[in-house]
Amino acid sequence: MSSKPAKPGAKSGQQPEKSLDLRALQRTPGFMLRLAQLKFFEGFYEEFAALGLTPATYAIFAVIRDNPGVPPSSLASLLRLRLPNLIKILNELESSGFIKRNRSKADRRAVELVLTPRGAKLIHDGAKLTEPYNQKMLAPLSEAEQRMLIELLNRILPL
Amino acid sequence: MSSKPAKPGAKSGQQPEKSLDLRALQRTPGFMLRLAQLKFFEGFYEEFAALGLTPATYAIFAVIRDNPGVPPSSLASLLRLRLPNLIKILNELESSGFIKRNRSKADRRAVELVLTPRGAKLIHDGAKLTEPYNQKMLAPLSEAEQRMLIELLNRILPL
DNA sequence: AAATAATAGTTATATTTTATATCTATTTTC
DNA sequence: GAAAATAGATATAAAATATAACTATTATTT
Repeated sequence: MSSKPAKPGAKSGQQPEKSLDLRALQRTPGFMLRLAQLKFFEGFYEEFAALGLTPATYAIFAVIRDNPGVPPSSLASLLRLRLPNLIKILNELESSGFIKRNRSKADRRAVELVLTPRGAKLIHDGAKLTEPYNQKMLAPLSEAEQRMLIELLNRILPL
Repeated sequence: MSSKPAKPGAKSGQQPEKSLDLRALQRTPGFMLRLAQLKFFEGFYEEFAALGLTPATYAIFAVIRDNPGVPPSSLASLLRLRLPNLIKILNELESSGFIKRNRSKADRRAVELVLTPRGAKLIHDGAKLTEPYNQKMLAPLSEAEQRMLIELLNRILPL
């Protein structure tokens, strides 16, 4: 919804620092991963701002969509969030009518999370923005390279 | 390459995340990048705890080492830190005797950052841990794949 | 050359994010 | 059936990050 400001350079924009020797950091995967993540998150906020989705809520919706009834504790450990912090988000999502908490019949301590129709529509709309967004973030890479990147990331992660 | 996670709704909660369908997130680069970054940072803190280095201070030391006289503003924009937050770190590093601030002769507003001998030794010691640390983090990848990952990250970043 | 604006660095503070400690209700173990 | 354990939730603390405002110097305007 926002147009691009035409003037570069004045603020802390992304003007590459040309004259510095950054080769050490460029060969440091942890540093490059951090920069990449920042880039993706900033881009995400721009792209999904209209829907009100954040990286966290997008992931939450996607997991509940594909795993209806998933409990908060699983969701938290999967997304690497502390349970209390996730609970806060779930409270907002429920009071906004996007998700519903059902008490498990089998174990009444447990909660089963499901999407409401409204939540299902939101993640469905969000999913339509996903392809162009990823394409934009990964623009410098060919299709094969994009698949390669994803595969390499999956290989180093214990998911 | 695409194996198939079984099914969503297994009730008996003995394996937290294993029975979940996470394919959507696994194909989401932004999410995988976040997980990867968390993994690298956690591993970093373990590996470099003895030296007292954090990912941020490691990067700061490396840049000053390779670019003596670099000003705080360049450092901040490069590391994607806000200047006031960087200043706080620089204050600690200087009062601990790892760096020194020199006023520029040409422009006396400007500060030129340099390592003290003690700072140089610290990053030198840190650099010796870097290879084994990266190797551990990237263990599931071959040498060629590790180089490929770094190259792909560099290509998508405007550094 | 004096006034004005702009820049680099810094300090102080607010906001946001993330982690810890505690509580209730249930279930499990002994 | 008492004690321990579990799932979720609330309250709060700590840490990370962002904004506002100040000083000193340099650049620009007139």
